[in-house]
Amino acid sequence: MRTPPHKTIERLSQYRRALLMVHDSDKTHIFSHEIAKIIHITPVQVRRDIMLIGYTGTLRKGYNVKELIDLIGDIIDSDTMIRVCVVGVGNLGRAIINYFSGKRTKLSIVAVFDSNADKVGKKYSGIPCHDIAELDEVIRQEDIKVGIITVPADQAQITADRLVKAGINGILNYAPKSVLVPRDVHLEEYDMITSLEKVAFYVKSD
Amino acid sequence: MRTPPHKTIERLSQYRRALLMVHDSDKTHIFSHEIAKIIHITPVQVRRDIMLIGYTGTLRKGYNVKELIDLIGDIIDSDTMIRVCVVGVGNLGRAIINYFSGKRTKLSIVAVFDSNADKVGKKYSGIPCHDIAELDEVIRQEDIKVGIITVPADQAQITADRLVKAGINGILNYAPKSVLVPRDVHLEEYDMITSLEKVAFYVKSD
DNA sequence: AGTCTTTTGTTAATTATTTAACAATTAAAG
DNA sequence: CTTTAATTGTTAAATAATTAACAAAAGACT
Repeated sequence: MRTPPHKTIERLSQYRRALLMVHDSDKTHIFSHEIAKIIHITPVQVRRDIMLIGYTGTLRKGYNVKELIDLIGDIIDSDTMIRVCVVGVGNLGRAIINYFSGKRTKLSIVAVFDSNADKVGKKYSGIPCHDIAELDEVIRQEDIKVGIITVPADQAQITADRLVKAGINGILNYAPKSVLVPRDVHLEEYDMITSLEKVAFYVKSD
Repeated sequence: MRTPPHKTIERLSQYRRALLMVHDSDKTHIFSHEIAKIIHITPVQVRRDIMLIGYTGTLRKGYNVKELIDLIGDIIDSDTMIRVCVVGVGNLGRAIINYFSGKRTKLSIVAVFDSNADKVGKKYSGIPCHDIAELDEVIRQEDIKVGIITVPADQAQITADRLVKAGINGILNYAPKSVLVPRDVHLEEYDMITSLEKVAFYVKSD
């Protein structure tokens, strides 16, 4: 199968989130229009995405929830566990640590870092906090492949540099400042202010 | 001018963030390829976006930073202040409150809500925390138009319902569960796990 | 058994977004 | 003063993503 378009990858993750929820109820099957409603997209889009990953549902019964969850896992999850660290144990860092813990079987936050001596040595949601000075060492020892940056803006670039130097392959940057990384490191950035400004824009132009 | 495409709106916000930073230094002008590098896009895209909003730079000198900042403001900002509230004063809520305070001239977080009695009555970054029971009343009194949801997943929908009922026009939902709102309420949702799964996906397929 | 309705799967059409191409122009260099 | 290099603005082309259209099948209803 050709690897699906970027947008489809994104939606697969959303589909799974939704499916995991309905799976907790007693529903075994779900229609494309039901998934669509949850994600706020059209049923056609759902069917098209599902077609792209080579799954077929049952006419007039819809898609088997468990099967679809598993297939999405086969596509977007790694075979092996991907080990992740969070740099910066401020409010946002803690929110992420908390939120993720145990949520996915193939992703695991195994270390967090901070420069604040009061935080070093403590555990956050069971994950040990190291001094940022040990970043390189811990990342190698723990075989960490992805780093999440939640430090203040003025430390974003230096943090990214350190992560790259330590051999990380992917970075998710939440600091309100873009960072530069080599082309072989996958970078994802998110700025909350952009989202809020977008909402504000579309609200005002009503 | 026709309103710019969605993606352009998003990038305008990013351009401004970048421009505000270079404006703090002594640079008065900036080239399209300089902006492009910061945002990780191509110079052509930058020029095209700037063309769409009707601004013109100077050949071989680039764009006037201050003028461009102002023009982007004219387009994406509201004429009047847009008043915003945050529902849920957990780690994520506090991260947002902290991060936003005073960052933009036309957006202001004026109230936060929580159900925890220990938090009600306190101030967070100078913003008073109200009991969630007073949500409707405060939103009307304070003329709040946008709500940010940072409550746990199981309270996301009921929070959205309350916000809608109180007359809000836009919602930014950070709870890890989609909510349903009437079509006239602009909804933006963001789930951190989708971003992390995307990074993991592109990391593994290297 | 036959008809109607619903729902999937898929191809084709449409729309949105990005990238390429390049003329025009300005500053710098020689 | 002439040439070269750099940079914008814009139209055209290419690519990506979404939506429409509809045949096929399966269950529901009579």
